[in-house]
This record gives sequence, structure tokens and C-alpha cells, in this order.
Amino acid sequence: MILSRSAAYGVRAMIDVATVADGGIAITREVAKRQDIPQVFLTKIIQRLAQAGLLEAHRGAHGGIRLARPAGEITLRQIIEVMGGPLFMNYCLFRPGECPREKDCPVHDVWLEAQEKLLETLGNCTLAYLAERSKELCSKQTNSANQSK
Amino acid sequence: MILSRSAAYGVRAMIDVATVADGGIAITREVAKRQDIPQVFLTKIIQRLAQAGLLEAHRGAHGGIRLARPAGEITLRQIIEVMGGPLFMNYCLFRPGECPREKDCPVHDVWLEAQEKLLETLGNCTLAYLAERSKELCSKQTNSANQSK
DNA sequence: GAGTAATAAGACCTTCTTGGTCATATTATA
DNA sequence: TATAATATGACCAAGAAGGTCTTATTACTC
Repeated sequence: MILSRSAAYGVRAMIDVATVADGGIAITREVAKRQDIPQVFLTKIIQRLAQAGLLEAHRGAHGGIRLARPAGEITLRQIIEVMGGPLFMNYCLFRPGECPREKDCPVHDVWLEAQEKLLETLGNCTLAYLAERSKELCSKQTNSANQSK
Repeated sequence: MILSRSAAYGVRAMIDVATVADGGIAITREVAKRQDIPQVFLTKIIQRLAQAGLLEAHRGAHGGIRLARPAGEITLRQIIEVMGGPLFMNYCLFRPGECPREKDCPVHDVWLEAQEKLLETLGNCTLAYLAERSKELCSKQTNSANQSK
């Protein structure tokens, strides 16, 4: 699996906050419940996202978490990067210069191309888009549920 | 890192065989030496590639390994698949149906898109291309070495 | 047939990462 | 001061990754 669980959880949590709180504050416990993420584990993930400047955490009564930036300025790539990737195809791209055959390696450019496409796809996808899409999907589901009554 | 060492080693070994042996037989020990792969470990990798039908292994004196198919019919994707991937972005794509929110998940399609692009890039790259490129790079290097004399 | 050069196969081992829990501290509000 | 929330760090179990070692097996050559 390319994504770790932490990364997938992190993405889900961020989308949840963006969708439900809509700029306001969400409560970790409720995010965990909605997204089926072990609660204590989620707090770890939130800490990382907060330290990286993607979330703001507020302690105390009526505390919680909120996006630290507008949803349109947060991309999947950023979230996954914060959660420890991996966003490198191979060691030679992670630590350029360490591989002695870098210059005359016939696959090097293929790894690079694959990696860049991946980063592009993830970098073009913002939380705002995902939250919007989430709402669409949700309303669609509600509609079809109503229709089937 | 997306690629495991085994996968990267496997790719390097296959390119080596395709480039050096050119349809003939190569010797594991020499492949290991040229590619800086721990020899005993390489035999493991070769076993997997052989079981998967990408390599033929011949025992006994004058034995060795050769491509089991024309280099033009072997892709990076196949090699990496054999070596244990990973070629799935997320669990939901690895085991479709297991994620309860699959239908109304806003990121699902993004993971799918990223994965398909990756597979396409790797699936379009054949060993024949890589071997050709390897020879080009090698001759270029030799030329520049000669020029600098 | 003996010797030898090669791969096959499987047990094993060490280290690191992942996913996760637990206990305790800190902070802010009412 | 009680309480509702996050912060932090220690801890742990399981699995995978990377690699070694030993012992077959096979096939060629003399």
C-alpha cells in the first residue's frame, strides 16, 4: 500500500473538519466517531497536522480543532507529506547523489516521471474541492434514500 | 519510499540481464557485482522473478539466468508487481468493498486516478526500451571519457 | 562416475516501522 | 474549582524488510 494508515486517516480527518465545521471548530472525538478512526490515535495525527500548520488546536472547554488555513489552500499532497508520505518513488530520488549510477541509470527518469505525475495529481486536489464533493455525495445519498421510501 | 529495495533490485537485475546478455544467459554472481546487490539476496529475487515467469533459471555448470520472454514484452509494472508492489494507493483500492464509505467517499476517485496514472507510466515502460537506453547512456559515457583524454 | 559450477529452497535472524494504547500534564472555560 | 478539551511521551505488539546460512538439486565436463 502506498499510503500509510496515518496518512489516510489524516486525509479523512481533514476532509471531515472542512466539511462539517466549515471554517469553525470541530471536536476530535466526534471526528473520530464519524470517520471510524481510533480516537487516541487520531489525537496523534492531529498533533502532527497542527505542528505542521494545517490545523489549529484549542484546548479547554469548547476547544477543538479547526483548519489553520482556507480549505482552498490545503492540498492532499501537503497532508500526505506531513503524515510521512511516502512521496518518493525510490531512494535515488529521496537522496539525490547517493546512488553512484544516477547519471547513467536508464530507469531514473522513469521513476522521476512517475513521481512527478503522482505529486501533481495530489497537489492539484484541494480540501475545498473535497469538501464540496463530500457535500454533493451526501445530498445525493439523502435524495436517493428519500426516493426509495 | 514507494518502491521496496527488492523491487528496485529486481528492476535493476532485469535491466542488467536484458542489456548485458542480450537474449543469452547471464550469471547471477556477475549481475550482483555489476549492480551492487548482495549476492545471496539477489538469488531470492531471481527465484521470485523466475517463478513468476519473467526469468528462466538454468542450474549446473554454464547455467545462469535469461529473460523468459522478449524484452519488449516485459514492463516495469510486471516486475514491480512480482516483487510485491505496492501498486495500490490505499486499502480501499486493494480490497474494494471493504471500506463502508466507498460510495460516498470524496477522495476515492482521486486515489484511483493517481493509481491509474502510476500504473500506466510503469506499464508503458518495457525492458527493451530500458536496455536500449542503458546502451545509449553507456556509449555516451565512453565517448565523453574518450574526449576528455 | 567424480568433481564442480551453478541455481533452488527454506529456515532463520535482526532491525525498523506501523498502528495503537495508556497515563499524565496542560490549558481554557464556566 | 470542576470540567472539558488537547498535548506529550512512554510504551508495546505485530509484521515486514533486508539479509544470511545451510543444505539440496541439477547439469555439465573430464
